[in-house]
Amino acid sequence: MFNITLPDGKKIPFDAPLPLGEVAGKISRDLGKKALAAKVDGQLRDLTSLIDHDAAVTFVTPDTPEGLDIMRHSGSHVLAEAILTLFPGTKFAYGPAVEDGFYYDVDAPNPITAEDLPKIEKAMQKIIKANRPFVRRELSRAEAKAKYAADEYKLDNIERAEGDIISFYEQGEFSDLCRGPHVPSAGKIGAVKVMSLAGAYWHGDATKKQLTRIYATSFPTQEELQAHLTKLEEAKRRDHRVIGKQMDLFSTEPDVGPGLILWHPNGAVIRHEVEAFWKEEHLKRGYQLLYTPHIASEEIYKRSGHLENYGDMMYNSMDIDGSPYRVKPMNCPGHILIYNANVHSYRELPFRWCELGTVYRYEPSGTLHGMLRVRGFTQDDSHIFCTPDQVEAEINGILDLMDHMMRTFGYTYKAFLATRPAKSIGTDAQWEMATNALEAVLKRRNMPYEVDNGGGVFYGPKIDIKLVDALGREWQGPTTQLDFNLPERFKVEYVGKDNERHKVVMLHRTVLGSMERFIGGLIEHFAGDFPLWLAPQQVRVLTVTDAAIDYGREIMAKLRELGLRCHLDDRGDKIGAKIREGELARVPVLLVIGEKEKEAGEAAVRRRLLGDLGSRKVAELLPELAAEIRERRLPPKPAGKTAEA
RNA sequence: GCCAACUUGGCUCAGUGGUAGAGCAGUGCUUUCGUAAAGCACAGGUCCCGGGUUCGAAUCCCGGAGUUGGCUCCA
Repeated sequence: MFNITLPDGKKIPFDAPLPLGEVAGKISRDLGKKALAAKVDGQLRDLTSLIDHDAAVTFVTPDTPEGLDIMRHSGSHVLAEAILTLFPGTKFAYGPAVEDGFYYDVDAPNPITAEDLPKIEKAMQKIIKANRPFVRRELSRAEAKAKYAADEYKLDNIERAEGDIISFYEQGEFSDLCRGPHVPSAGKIGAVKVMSLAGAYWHGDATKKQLTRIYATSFPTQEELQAHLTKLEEAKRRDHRVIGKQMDLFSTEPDVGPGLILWHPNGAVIRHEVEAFWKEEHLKRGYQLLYTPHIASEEIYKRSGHLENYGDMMYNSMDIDGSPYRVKPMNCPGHILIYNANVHSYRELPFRWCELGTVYRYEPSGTLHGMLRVRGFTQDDSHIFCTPDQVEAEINGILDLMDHMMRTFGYTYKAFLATRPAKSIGTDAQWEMATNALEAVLKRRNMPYEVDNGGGVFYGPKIDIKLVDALGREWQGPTTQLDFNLPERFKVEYVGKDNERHKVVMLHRTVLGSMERFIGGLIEHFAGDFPLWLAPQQVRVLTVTDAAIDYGREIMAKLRELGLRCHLDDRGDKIGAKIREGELARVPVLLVIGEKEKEAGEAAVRRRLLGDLGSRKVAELLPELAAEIRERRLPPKPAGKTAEA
């Protein structure tokens, strides 16, 4: 007889030993919800292990992140068993739970193809339905090695396992090396879906054998699984490559080269508006604009250390009058040389210098992705040169600017403070000063942040911002880094009060990242339904009959007067067809005009996401639209349900 | 870069060895219509590129390019 004490003090009595299923069943009944595993002294354990404990425990249920992980990891064992039934002789390398699901890396004697996935899913469902218990078995290291002498992956896993006892989990015939814990039985896994397959290397090492990775996911209920699949569909619908084609925003052309973006007029005008906003905000905040050349002598990259450390990312050198030149992979050296063109006093600092600087980097072909990962891109780069006691104020200013711009685009965000990595340059005092300055600003602003220990760059700590878009997805966003390296290498100095030369503190930062990646992300964030100020075509005037064409031209003239991007659709099509085309083109404002409106000096307003809003006096409507653009207001309705979350 | 799949008209796609198709878009004509597709006609293709097998290749084989999904990578 033993007791399990629940956190509320309630005791559940058991007669040990009991079959696991009964333990789980009893706990679940007493708890009123499904128990998957238990936490004893903060350690995750199988429910079976409780049999040896008379302790206060908390139960892990599938509505917690831990519970989901345990459920999904157990799912990977079921996936493995299903694969083994269908493909005897398959070896299993590694099968963890990951965000949104789980996978198993397998080495199958015959290739598994996409057509096999539904079969695997069916087999999994059968195993789950059979609801056999997961049973933990323990072997000594030597016994384990003997058992798996013919399986190089298991041997490797045993080699890597800690301690002398190696645990296995069995469900029926199938047994797999595993640390656990697991759900009590396969029936607790819920609704499963086999998603996809892909190649992956054993331990991510490209010199090792390529394995087949099968992705699957599971949710406690069919409804939750369905909601997840719906969200994936929604993400697919928003894919910037698809919308980019629909709206004729950009393209890549094989004859130009992979990863090189051609901005079509509709995409270019969005970029123009974003850049204009960016410049306006920078100039307001005391930044100054720079321009630097797209090629430079190799000397500058030798000096910066980039050629040595990141030469693989740079394009080959070209010979100009006998000297090697390179295409610019980053903007910093140019900005530093502008600084060093003169001797500067502490009285002049800080300098806030910025450039929409286009750079080219050799990204491996397999990593290119639409506008989000490209080989030529324009960074919204800035370098701030300041004294140590100006650092906090400058960081604060950067965060102000970042916050304002992200709000304007309707993003929420999370902050991460990345501290000193194992391999780094600079003194302890430098790192302490810099890290403290970053942290102090985050605290002063009451900005919630997480510490990414050791996540800084070798030359200094940084604050990374992750954007959360309308679908709740996270994107790499603004970043602010301190740099101890380049000021040393380039002797970037100012003359202090003491008439001595001191090294400047140099801050690198971007707010948008690159125009390509940011606008690619914006397309998905808004699902193509841009705010009025960004929409390629802002207003389309649709005539019901030819009798309204003259009136349409009058409205067009007034719209142009206000600087709106507009178009008159005066073709002989029916009004329904014109509206359909306007909606498909995602034009935010459609003005329908016929004889009625012409008489009254009105226009029937139809707004994207809101529909038909009825007739308005043109004289009132147009200034309102102009104001909406001037204030850079977000779309009338959030682009996604979770936008406010 | 690695593994796999894919590449047919501007777009989305059908076509598995017998000489290329649909819908949408485009052009012309007709229609003048009230909130998501009017009708008719016309035009449009080196079937990604190169090589091979075959009497014959969009289709089969080899090589290359590009794209996609992953892996690795993203200062």
